[in-house]
Amino acid sequence: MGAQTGSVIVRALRLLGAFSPEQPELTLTELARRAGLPLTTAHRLVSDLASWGALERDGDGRYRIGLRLWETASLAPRGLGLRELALPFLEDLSQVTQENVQLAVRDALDVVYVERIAGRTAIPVLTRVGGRFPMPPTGVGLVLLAHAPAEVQEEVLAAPLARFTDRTIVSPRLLRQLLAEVRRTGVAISDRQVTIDAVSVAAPVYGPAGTVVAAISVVVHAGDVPPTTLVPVVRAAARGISRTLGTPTLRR
Amino acid sequence: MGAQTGSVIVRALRLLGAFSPEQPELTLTELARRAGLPLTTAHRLVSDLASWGALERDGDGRYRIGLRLWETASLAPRGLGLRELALPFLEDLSQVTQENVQLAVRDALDVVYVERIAGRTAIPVLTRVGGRFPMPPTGVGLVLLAHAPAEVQEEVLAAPLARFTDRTIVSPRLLRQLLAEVRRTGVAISDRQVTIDAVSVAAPVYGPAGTVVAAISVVVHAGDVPPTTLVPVVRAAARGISRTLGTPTLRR
DNA sequence: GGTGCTCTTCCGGATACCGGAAGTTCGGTC
DNA sequence: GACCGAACTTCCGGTATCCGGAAGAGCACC
Repeated sequence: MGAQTGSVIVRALRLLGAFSPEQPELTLTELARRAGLPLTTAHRLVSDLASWGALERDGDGRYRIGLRLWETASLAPRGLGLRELALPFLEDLSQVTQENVQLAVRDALDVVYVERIAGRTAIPVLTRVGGRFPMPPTGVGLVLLAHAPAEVQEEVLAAPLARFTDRTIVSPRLLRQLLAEVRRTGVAISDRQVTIDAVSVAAPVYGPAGTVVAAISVVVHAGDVPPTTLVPVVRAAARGISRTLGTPTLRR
Repeated sequence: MGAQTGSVIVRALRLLGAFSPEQPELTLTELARRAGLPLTTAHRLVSDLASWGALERDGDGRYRIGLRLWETASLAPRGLGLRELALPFLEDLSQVTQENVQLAVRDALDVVYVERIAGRTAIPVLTRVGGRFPMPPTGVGLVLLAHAPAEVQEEVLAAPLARFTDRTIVSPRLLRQLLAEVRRTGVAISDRQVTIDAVSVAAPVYGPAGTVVAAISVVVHAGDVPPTTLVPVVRAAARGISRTLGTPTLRR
């Protein structure tokens, strides 16, 4: 009944996973339904989670993610840790371009946005810090996919590619070519593939092991400036972050 | 043996709590020791946590907080949620003053910093996003303590007050007076109580229920400007955030 | 090839987890 | 103000599943 019962821990984590940006506060009943658990079971697990501070209880009895969990999770090297190191470079990039700047990492088959700085005059974008998005159509996603393990690439290429605009690349063959070009040139340009008015220019960030661990991008209004003019500054910022992370080949 | 056992979930959460800013990556053995669990037990629980993405495994076998947990925790209303709403006001404050700006909430008997913007010319401060600090000596802490439930205040006043500088208030009687003044004036000024060269000016942020849910502060070098000149701008920013949160008395 | 360390697998035993049933609280309705 | 339904909380016997010692695998260093 409900969902296949995992171990207690997995069940508890499913409860945490029941929260979403649209519904950051849930009642016990909603929580139980979303996690596919009997109400009584959910009640017991939720009590445990709340006693530690992973969940908090609102005045009107609803539950929400607790500060303690946020605090602990802020130690994630690929989350806040990465953000802290990259922030100065991102801010410089934001100052120089006056556009939206983004920092993202790959998790499974998605892009996860770690930081986003909204430019003064910049166009609104769909992304949210902590949010997910498919890799293929985004600038940062192209960079991350191009440098992902072969099996990840194959899995993405095997599935149907979601279409967002009439310029979204949906042909696996074209995407494969594009990825090869991204590897060759060291930058990715997504031209109106997500929304019809946005172009993004992205570059890879390297970690201490010399592998690509993140990507940054600048998102501009289509037609404002030739995207290629942004390549040097994006690349420079990415190199700066890589150096701060301790990339071996950049050290000196 | 080790620590009092507790339920499985609490044990698993203790494993997450074993990470610290100084040690964001731990081996299985370190994790087990810190959480006070037998190695075998830790091994099993950690596997469950990792399978969901709450923990990730490094190349060399160490564990760290996983991106999935960070992503989920970013839904905490008192964490990233609050930060997102407050950020524009904090940035304005930072632009105007060119000093360090901080946003914090109370958790149990501590201040937890939710955001910190470093000013261009500002002095370095001890705080870190996601970090904890005792309430009494800090500006934000004074605000939060002054508006905390009576039992929280009593608990803080009953314990010995930690001394940081020779201006740190360690007398419960003086602190009590100061808290009353904070409630009366609506702002708190911590004058060289944390470090000998820093003064902070703080104001309360109100939530939808009309209670104090957070505090913001500006930290300046002692002697640079009279702290009182900063009061209006800090208060204005705090009111702006309160309004965005939907404080009833400010609505219009 | 011995020694010490960390990590992983195995498995019998009992503990603490499970979840239906019943009780409580709360708010809305006639 | 009594009734009703929904959401939450407590209770408790049966047993699934969690526990953790023991043993073994992998690795680095002497």
